[in-house]
Amino acid sequence: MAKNSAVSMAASNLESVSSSASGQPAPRKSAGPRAAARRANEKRILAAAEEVFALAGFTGATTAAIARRASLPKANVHYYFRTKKALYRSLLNNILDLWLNEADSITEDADPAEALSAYVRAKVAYSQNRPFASKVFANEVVHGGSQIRDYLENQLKARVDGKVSIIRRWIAEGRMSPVDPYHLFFSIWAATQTYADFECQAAAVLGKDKLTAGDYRKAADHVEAMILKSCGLEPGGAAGS
Amino acid sequence: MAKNSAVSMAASNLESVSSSASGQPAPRKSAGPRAAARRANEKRILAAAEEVFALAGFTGATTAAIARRASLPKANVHYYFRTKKALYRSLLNNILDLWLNEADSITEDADPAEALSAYVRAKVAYSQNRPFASKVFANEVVHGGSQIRDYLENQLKARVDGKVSIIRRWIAEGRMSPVDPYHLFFSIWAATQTYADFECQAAAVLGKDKLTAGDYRKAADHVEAMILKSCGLEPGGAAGS
DNA sequence: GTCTATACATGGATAGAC
DNA sequence: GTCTATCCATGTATAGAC
Repeated sequence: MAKNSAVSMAASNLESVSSSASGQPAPRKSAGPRAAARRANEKRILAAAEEVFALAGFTGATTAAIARRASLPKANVHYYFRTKKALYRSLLNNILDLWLNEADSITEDADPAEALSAYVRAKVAYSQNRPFASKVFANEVVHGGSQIRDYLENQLKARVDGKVSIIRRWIAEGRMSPVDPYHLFFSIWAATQTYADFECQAAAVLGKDKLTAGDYRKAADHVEAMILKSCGLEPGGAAGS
Repeated sequence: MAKNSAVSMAASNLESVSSSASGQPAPRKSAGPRAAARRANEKRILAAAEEVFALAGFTGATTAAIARRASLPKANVHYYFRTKKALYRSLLNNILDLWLNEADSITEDADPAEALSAYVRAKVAYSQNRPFASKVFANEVVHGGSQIRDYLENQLKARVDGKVSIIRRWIAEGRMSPVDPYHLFFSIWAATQTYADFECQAAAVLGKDKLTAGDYRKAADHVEAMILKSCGLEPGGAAGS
């Protein structure tokens, strides 16, 4: 099936990030009523795609379903994003940008407890507010991440390595217990994202249809406490043993 | 609109769980050389399917790919499992059985630290030894779990509720710190399964192709320590505050 | 029971009218 | 830029010879 899959086109970094991330008609620069309409339509399609890809995965999602969800004829979707894969990759790029900036609270001179607490809470909030984005990312990674290999190995690794250095310094300075910083991140990601990616399982076990705002509050409290304790930190911001 | 997209196929509950869970030819009972060959072939197909479904998801997996991986002609796969969905559901049933029995170490009279430690280690070992099974399950849940709703809401919930009662008692008896038992399980599942489901992300961040035995050892140590600390427990088995 | 050839449906992508 | 009609590849499932 895969033929020359995906990874191949990893190189072609399309126009970096934001704006009109896909098509080829590429109008002048970015202003004007036409460009505005284009951006609006792209946004609509991307929002629809986020939901459909999250629910059905890449192959399970159909352009027809995405078009329907965006209230557009199927051909329009192909007009703005020439192929299904191009649309998928645009969507992934948007999602990865969100991912990268979530750990901003972890800085050299921050208080460890406050920084980790803020990070955990931001991640839980993300699971609550952008469950579809989280699921698209999860789906991609579970299936081997061929479309985001470059991102994982370079941008994400670099970002995480930076945060790991900070945590190592905190440990060296005795501001928190010695824990493996990489695995600490793996645990934070897993424990927080599970409320988006595995929501239906958590909800079923709790005997409800879907998680409530109260559940997310409890989730944030629980994960925060777990992470802080595992680092020998107290919620207030003081360092323990 | 949204005719009966993917999600709809939840209703058809097939034969409950165990044995040869699929075909319709259904020979006599279970003995004889024919039956043995049948079981062997079914096993081969299921093993191949586990890998293919894990890598590509339900819709992304093709019967041709499964047949190829099992070194059988495509028609044989359909002979043993009439439809792709029947094969998928058989596979899921096998996987769910594994899932249910993993928490066996958590019993009324066990030592909390030892019981939780054993559970965490069993889960990490499962991620290491059966990554494809874990991914198939993860994929199903991420996509809404329509094929396993009944399992999640009944069997799994009942099993977890039982374990939750035990943990509540441990807390009441002062044998561990007060934590929300449900969220404790969510964290354990997430933090351990991430080493199978999100392996490629962890590997990329660690700068390698795939996780090594040493990584899994570190992972188990890390998650064990985190869970025990979050419950106010010491690795040895003694209870802390 | 095994396998080759094939029927039939779905879905990605495009042509070409508006 | 928008949309309808259509092309064509892929993939599930089966018929029917061995």
